[in-house]
Amino acid sequence: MSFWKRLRPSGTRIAPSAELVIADPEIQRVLEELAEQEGRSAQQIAADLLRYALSARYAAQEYLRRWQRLSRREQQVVALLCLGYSYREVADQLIVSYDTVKTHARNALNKFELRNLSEMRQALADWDFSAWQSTSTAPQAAPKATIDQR
Amino acid sequence: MSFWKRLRPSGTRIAPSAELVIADPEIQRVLEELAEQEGRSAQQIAADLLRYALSARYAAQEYLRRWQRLSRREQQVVALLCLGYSYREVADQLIVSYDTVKTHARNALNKFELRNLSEMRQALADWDFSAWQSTSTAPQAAPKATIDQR
DNA sequence: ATAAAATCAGAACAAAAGTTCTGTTTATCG
DNA sequence: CGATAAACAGAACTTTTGTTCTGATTTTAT
Repeated sequence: MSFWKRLRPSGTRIAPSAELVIADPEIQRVLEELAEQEGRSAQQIAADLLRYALSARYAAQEYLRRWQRLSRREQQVVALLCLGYSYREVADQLIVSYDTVKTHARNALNKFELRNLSEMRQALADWDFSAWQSTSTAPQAAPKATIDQR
Repeated sequence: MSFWKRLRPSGTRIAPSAELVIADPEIQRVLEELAEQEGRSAQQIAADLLRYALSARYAAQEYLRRWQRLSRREQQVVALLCLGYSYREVADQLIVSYDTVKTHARNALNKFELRNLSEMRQALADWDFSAWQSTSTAPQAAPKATIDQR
């Protein structure tokens, strides 16, 4: 995978300074249970999960860069759409016309290089846009990527 | 989070048998780099990533249960839809009518308790349905949940 | 063996999303 | 100060999805 290579440019090898120990007892316990259920070692499971999380994190990075290039209005529209609202509902919330929302969405999709809302919602599936929801009081913790309202 | 509680029912405390060490040098190196970039310890980052992956894994479980209750045809339709195909394209691939695909999709959505395609694609965003793609030769590795064709 | 339930299939119509335009207004840069 | 680009707004039209039906054909359980 190019992912690994990308994070380690050519000769900049870094010698692991120490053994990587997962000290959190909560995580340790959950992993032990999974290990028992699956008949694999906790180490093996942890490695798989870390690989998954790292690749998810990497995948999110490119979209994060593109997100920065959206205009304020486009970000707002994208956030609400990713929260599950329809064009009509977004239009009502932002007090602009239905067609305008679609224009912003289209421009945002172009900047993301995505083809439709479904793709976008899929790509940004675990970004936390709750801070963009006018009704929400306090933003919740984000699992992968939190998108600030700046 | 109820996630942690759910995985450890009441008194079934399991004493961690040994220290949980991440031995994979590849992962170790990437984590070290991230640690340097972010100014946090690799241990801390690994713990965060593991928490993320575990909660994603847990979230996938309920949908996995519901997936089992879909009929073969429904699974096939869902898989192709999640691969990004439209109703029309799925109909062409499965050689059934466009309307029939929509019926199967509707029934599947009901069983998933989801409201529309976008929600479904979002919910199953990192399931690997490549094995369902007739054109694919060999299934690829799945990051979170692999859905076999059985 | 047969009643009930699930699956598979589709029609008709309504709603939402997608596409391609055309304009204004606001920043930005030389 | 213009010129140019970006942002914002929307109309008209096409395609895709969503909803609500109806009705065959299996399975499944009693």
